[in-house]
Amino acid sequence: MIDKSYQPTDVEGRIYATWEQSGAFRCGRAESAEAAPYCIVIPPPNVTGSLHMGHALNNTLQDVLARFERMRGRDVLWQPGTDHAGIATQMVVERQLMERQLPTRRALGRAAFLEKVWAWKAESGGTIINQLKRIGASCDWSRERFTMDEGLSKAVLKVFVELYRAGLIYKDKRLVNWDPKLLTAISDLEVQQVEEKGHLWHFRYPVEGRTDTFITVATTRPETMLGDTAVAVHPDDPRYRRLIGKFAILPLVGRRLPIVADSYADPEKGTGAVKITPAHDFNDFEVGRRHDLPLVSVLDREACLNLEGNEAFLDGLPEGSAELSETMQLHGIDRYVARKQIVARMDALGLLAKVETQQHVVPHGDRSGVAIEPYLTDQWYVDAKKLAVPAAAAVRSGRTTFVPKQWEATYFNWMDNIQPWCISRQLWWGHQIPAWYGWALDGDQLSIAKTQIFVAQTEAEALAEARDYYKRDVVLVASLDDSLGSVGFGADKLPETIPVWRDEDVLDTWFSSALWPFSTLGWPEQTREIKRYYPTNALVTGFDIIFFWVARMMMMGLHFMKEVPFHTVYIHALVRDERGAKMSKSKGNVIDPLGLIDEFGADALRFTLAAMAAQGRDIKLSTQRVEGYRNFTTKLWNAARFAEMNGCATVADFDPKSVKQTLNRWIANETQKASIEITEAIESYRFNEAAGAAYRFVWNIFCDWYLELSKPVLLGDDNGSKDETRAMVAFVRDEILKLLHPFMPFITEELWHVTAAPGTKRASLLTLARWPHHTQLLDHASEGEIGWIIDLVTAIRSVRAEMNLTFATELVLVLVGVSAETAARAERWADVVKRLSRLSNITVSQNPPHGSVQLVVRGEVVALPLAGLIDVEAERARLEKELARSQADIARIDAKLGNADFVRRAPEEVVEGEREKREEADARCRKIVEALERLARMS
RNA sequence: GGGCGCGUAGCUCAGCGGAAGAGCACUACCUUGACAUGGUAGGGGUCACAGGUUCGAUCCCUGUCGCGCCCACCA
Repeated sequence: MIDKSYQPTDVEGRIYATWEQSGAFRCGRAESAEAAPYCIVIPPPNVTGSLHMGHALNNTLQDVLARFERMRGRDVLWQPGTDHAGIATQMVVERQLMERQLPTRRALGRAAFLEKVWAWKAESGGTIINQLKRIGASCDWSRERFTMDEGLSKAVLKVFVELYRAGLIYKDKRLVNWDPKLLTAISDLEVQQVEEKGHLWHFRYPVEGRTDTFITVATTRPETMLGDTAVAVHPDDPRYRRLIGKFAILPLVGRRLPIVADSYADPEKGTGAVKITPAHDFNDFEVGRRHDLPLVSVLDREACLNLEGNEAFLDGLPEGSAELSETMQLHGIDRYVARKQIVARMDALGLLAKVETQQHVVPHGDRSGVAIEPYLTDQWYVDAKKLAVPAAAAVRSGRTTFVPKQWEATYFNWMDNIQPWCISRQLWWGHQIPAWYGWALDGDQLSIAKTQIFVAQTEAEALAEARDYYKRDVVLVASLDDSLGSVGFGADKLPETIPVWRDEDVLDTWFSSALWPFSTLGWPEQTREIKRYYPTNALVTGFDIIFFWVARMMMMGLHFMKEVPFHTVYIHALVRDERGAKMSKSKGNVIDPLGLIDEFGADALRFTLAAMAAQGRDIKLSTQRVEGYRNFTTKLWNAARFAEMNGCATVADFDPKSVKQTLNRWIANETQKASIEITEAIESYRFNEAAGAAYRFVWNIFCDWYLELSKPVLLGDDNGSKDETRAMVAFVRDEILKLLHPFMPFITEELWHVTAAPGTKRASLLTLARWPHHTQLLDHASEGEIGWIIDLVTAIRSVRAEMNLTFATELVLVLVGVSAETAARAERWADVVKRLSRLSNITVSQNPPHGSVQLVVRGEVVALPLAGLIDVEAERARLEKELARSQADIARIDAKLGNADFVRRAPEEVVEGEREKREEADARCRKIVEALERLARMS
């Protein structure tokens, strides 16, 4: 017996456990060994993460695909796992140390800290996985991977070493986005532009050798002026042409700044003269290169002024000037404090020409939230420009397709303008870079000015390389600093053992994520999975990580596997709150998917997300919507109960083509139409259309009409018809459970089992491999009959409602001068029509009884005698209104058909369609006119 | 500055070249033997605006006005 109501919380955990235990999520099961493979790799959530609405959407859609393909008999691998999320995880653990008042990361040291992180991961890393299970994700958990697993780490090292050897990874000293809070470099993508109110200060720089001549520059960053090494003007700017080649004197410091001509200087901006600080601005860096300007870095890692002992800064400065020595007092001062003080001094010196207030965008670190600092350091880079060429080409040629297509433009825009990818991070949690250093040989000596790099997959190989290089034994030391003590620089001979140390930095998290589609399959081993599942079929992800992740997987996949990592990239929307705001913790508008699951069930949430996942539009999620789809699960549940209560049990080897009754042929036809619609929609990633088609079919066709129309048979005593109908009800119910299973796996699986024939057990829907298939449509003719019933019943109900005739009032239906076929239909369906429209009797007559309401149903008239109940005038008005509507239809169609161009140029079937419509409308008009005439006679 | 997208019923959104749709909300009626988490019927829209293409435009093109997002940009 099916329970009176469906309780998701009771069912979901139990069902999920049986799925997992049965091994049905696993790829390569014996029964699908011969089947075509289908593979999706999960976008690995951060180990630190907990499930948010974005995950819920992302994984629902993947699960729809995975279950759909599995049910179609394919060998599905949905590859799960998590990402180590370098910065995020390190921050979480550091915060935890602080909260528990434990020693800080630095105090612990690298090894001990990493132990803490691993311990933390062991403890809470499973949270997100368990949450994914709650929404029903059918991943092959036996293959769960973590980006810092041994296998994946091996892949990372191999990729690094190979790219290094191919010259596609290199170390370079250039400006990076430096996060002065986290003390690490970050990539361009991790920088968020934040609009801020700021100031534009106009400073007057004296021109050398000319008293009272100044060149005025504008800056938003006075504190970096100490690192100025030039002033640039546009070569064609008449205001400054005569100053080109002269020198300005940097106030507070006394440095001579060449005034250079460079088209970077924009005469429209600021004063048209721009101070050049190559060590603190990306554009200035380029200008500096063009004019061979020195790089003077005046900030330290923590963005404090760094002046004392700063050789680059001090080089060439006038000694002993009072101004300079006062400036030196600023050493060690934070950038923002220094800014104020420098402005104050410039003002005091009368060199502050003007201050403007303005909005400008300032780059911030997306994790730390502080303004990043362009900072001159040695970092590792990937030559993305080279790797991007095949990656862009693969999409241009269609080997990988984006859905929706417009994202390809975004992808190309990025790929075609790609910058070197900074991959080193000054963190501890991550893949430590497999590079070892020693002092370079300079003849027979070690040079303190240069290091030699040994890149290898293992320490042993790196040390062997070093031994080879030095022709001496080497010893591993902890750091560059440690190496200094053990080397006697300047000694005649090389030391007996040469110190070598490993790069302390780790790789950007996205470096390992970029390998995910093949590293998870076992690469670099040539595993069975690599051969079978790569390239994967679909990648389902959000647009926010097209650059971070998708683009880089394309680059790495093509380079190392010589093949695209996936054929289709489905880009889904962002889930917003019901007012359209981005959900964020700080705004407090986050809807917790687990809360919705608790309240409405996982199926309701999944169905909502799928139903709203229209391509190219964000999802504004409201609880009401979820509630609506929860009601849909209830409807489904009750329909199944109805079937059970009426003895509708699945008949083995039932063939829907064999049914005799019109109603059953009709629903077979409708089922077929629905399954085609749903299948095609999922195949083309139109999840919302698939969900909508399923919803309409189940509710508006199956429940509203088929079950209602089948009641007289099921309750009647014609056993032959009854058996056929019972079998058909059970068949359609089963088809529905299959069609809905990708969207609502729990309730469908539960119903699938509880509706099994008594004493039998059914195999899980998951592995059934019996997705409703498309044979030819079964029967078009049945629509004529069932459609007529539906129209008739609807028309009668309409009249009832209009006339305020409650259900208690039984009416008589009179068929007025109808065809023999219609009369026979009415005869066949008398029970149903009586039941659904609450009639006591159906009769046939050539004329409607006195005081009838006359209705035109599919070109024929039926009447409801309502003597005494109807107002003749009102009835006339009603009919005239209907007549007017039909006449308007005819007029509109005639206008079209009367247009020679339309008839000549519109497609045949469209013209034909219009003619048919005109026929129908005309017939309808005639019937209404007749009805009006009769009404007139009767009154 | 470059690019993408969106303005359709009160709300949230489908549709996107051949007679305006759904869910929710609203109104009226209904404890009819699956379901009140329900049933039946209904009200509600010059499909942002202006041009153009077309036999025909909510749908295609151009422009305007609103709104959102991405990329670039600390003069």
